[in-house]
Amino acid sequence: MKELPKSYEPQKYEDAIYKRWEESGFFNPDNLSGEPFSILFPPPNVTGVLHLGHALENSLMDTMVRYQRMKGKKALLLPGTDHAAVATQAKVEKDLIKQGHLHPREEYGREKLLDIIREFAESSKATILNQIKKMGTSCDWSRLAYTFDDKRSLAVNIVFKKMYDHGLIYRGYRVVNWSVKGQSTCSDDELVHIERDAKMYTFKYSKDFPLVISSTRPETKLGDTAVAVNPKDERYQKYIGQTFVVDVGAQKPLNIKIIADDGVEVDFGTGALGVTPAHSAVDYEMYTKQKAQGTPIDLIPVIGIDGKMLAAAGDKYVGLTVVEARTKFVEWLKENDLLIKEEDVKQNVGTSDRFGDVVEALPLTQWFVDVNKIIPSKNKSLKDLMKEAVTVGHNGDTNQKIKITPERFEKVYLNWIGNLRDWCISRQIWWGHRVPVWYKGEEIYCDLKAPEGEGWSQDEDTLDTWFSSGLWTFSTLGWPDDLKDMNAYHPTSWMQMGYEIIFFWMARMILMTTYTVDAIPFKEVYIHGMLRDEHGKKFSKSANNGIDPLDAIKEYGCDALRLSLLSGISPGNDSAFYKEKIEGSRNFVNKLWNISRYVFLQIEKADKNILKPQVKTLSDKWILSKLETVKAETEKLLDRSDFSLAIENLRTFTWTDFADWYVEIAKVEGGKQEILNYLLNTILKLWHPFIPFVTEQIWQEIYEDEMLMITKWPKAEEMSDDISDDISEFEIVKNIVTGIRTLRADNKIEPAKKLDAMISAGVRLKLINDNSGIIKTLARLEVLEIAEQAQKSKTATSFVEGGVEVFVELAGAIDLDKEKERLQKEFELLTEYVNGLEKKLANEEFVKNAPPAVIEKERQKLVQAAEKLDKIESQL
RNA sequence: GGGCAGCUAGCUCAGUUGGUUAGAGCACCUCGUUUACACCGAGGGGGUCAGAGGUUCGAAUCCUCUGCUGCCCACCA
Repeated sequence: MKELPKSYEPQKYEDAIYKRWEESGFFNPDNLSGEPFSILFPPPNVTGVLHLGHALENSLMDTMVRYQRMKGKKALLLPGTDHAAVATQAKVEKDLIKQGHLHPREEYGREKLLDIIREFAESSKATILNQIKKMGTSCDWSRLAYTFDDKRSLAVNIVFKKMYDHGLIYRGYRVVNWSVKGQSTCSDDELVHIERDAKMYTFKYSKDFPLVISSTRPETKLGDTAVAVNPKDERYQKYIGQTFVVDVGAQKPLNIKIIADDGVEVDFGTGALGVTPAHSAVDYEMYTKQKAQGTPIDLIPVIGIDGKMLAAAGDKYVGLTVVEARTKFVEWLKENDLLIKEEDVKQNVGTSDRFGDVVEALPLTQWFVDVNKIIPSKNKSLKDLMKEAVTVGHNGDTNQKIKITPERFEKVYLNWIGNLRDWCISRQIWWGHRVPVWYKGEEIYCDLKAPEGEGWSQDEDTLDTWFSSGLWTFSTLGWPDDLKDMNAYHPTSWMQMGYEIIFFWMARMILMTTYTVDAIPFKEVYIHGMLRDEHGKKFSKSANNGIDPLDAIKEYGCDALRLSLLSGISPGNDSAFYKEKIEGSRNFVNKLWNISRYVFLQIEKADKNILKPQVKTLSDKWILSKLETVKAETEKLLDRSDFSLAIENLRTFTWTDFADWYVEIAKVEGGKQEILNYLLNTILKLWHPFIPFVTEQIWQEIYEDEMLMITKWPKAEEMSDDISDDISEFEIVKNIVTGIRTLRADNKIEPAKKLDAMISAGVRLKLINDNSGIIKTLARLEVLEIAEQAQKSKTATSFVEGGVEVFVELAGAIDLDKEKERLQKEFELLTEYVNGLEKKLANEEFVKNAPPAVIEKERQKLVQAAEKLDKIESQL
């Protein structure tokens, strides 16, 4: 066969291989047969280029889908991108501002700005799709989707209308999170809480007001309409229900009603809470409660959407920013001797994750998804649907239960649902799906298209980007028009995502999918952690520690990148990524290449269909049984999404067992063409899902027109008992050889003693096996030469008797007798324990008097211990 | 305030229902290399598994407490 170059240069092959895969048509499952298997791409935002986190996701998904494809499934990996409403608009506006267009929205107007954003998004999208190809990702490009294309927009409108008709989407005036900088609402989940220093002011509204309150936002007190106390608080009970009129400088004197609320803590501060219904979500809830009880309180907005004080705040404050107003109000408190205390405190405030400013709570008319309302005909709320999908299964069907890996995120998710409030879905930005609602005077019309007739105008707002992402698993599979893909691939088989979007995305997909198509969106979800640098820091622009995956691919190759990303990780936990790691992977890829290079040199004509190679020697038996084990383990681990451990096992097999031991022995024993061929075929297949390029390249170097990507996954076979005896014999040989090598390298040992020990080791080898070629091998490797020398010298006289002991003592590694002794000891101890337990369980008194649970437990212990005992016995 | 995770070799991390002498990669030391591979080979050093109790024949693994580190949630005004 032809000779391979000395080292693997990925840059020479990768693009051509990808092209060949793509042109083969096998990325498209329509060209495959078997059971369907599907993975949906978490669509990357079209806000920029892909980073290492995306590279990790690509590696995870592609490894899984290639594995399933080789297992003979119709494997679909469906790619897509996300228009990422607010993120994209914020990014484009930021760039425009940098270029000197300080007020992009005013300068360009809606249509023109949308054009600019669209242009950016399209070019970004093209970059991203190209990067996905560079990662070797085997996705079906014919099914490419975008959250903002026509098909997805149609799905959005249909779902909106359905929810609207069911009363699950409603328009209401409520306190929402408002980003002044972004001039838009944001949902509770889009808030990033940061801790900052603040001052807590303790004061009275007026001299004769009976209660003292505290606040870090005194300027909002210009809109207070109540003071809440705990109904059990004896100090204040007498005031509950009374109303006091105070003048704090607002436009009108305030009517402050003393109300009772269980949420107020008696021991916190003064135990009295100034209630500002217009500028606090909590206070707003009290306001609605009071209203429902028929004891309404006022609601006075004093802060506007521009972040400045409104007229209602009073002449002194109108037009000031909140910070200016705060200073002024505190001055006023001081002047009037109302300020009692001023102290420094740490405070958590919510900031907009996209615009970065501290979010104001404001009452506005917005669109909401009601998560508690009972859905007509289902007798359940959206919250209930979200819960049951991961607990009892959708509609109580355990086949429709989502498995989350690692499990702990299930609790996190359920806890989140517990705290969930109605989801504000309308945004005042322009880049996104327009709310499909039209108005004409008092009339409201919701449908897929504008109503007939004059005078209708569409709602100006757009939808939260997660509304459309929530539909992703089914909107990409032809819903609602063409259900062919839906029927085959939904619920999708496997999904992966970072833990940071569990609430944003996983939760919304579960909500939308169970509600709309009456099924779970995916059967399994694998949660991965975040990548960090070698110091545990996040990769970020500001820290300037970023690694561009494309650079890494250029330098080390895609396979090395993929392998390093999937090694040493565990689900849900962050992992460090650094140069040495990818270098190690690159070295492995090259090792695999060189193993192949060696095999190439050995075999004349390769055969890809060897099923059972002829076994001649102990070493053959050993390596083949190791291979069976690693086959079985790889399959088991991949089925469990344990990529890391699968790689570790495969690596040990390939490098240590195959290359370092077997190949070295094969060089001496000779005649191994068939086995080497078979071993190479098999490990190429096993490695292919992880490192597709190098394996495919080697495969095609051997078998030319064949494509590794669609070969059958090797199936593990059961090992018989007598083989396992041979295996342990070979392990002993290995240990002895290692012992000899260790001895040789040890210069502190007296030469005569060393010689004795090494010769005795040689004798031991002879005792173990004499007809398999092993001795010849090992002799060539280490011993024979020395043994010959020793026999010539006088020191060899006592080697048989004394040498064994010396060797054992010095090499330490392979004392079978000692090992037996240790096992014997453990066996005895366990036997005693088991006997004790049996006696106890046979004792009538004990059985009569002990609680059944205790007896059961003892029984279980007995079973366990007995099992262990059997195991030891078989080893003895 | 509530919850979750992590603390295992110099570094980054595995360790799946408790069970042989706790592992890997990288780094380090010694030796080797005209041999498939220096992106290499052989050997070696290095860990009382954060600490303290407890359960058990047996604990890195289970329980309790403590200490750091990080994350998430939350209406402490």
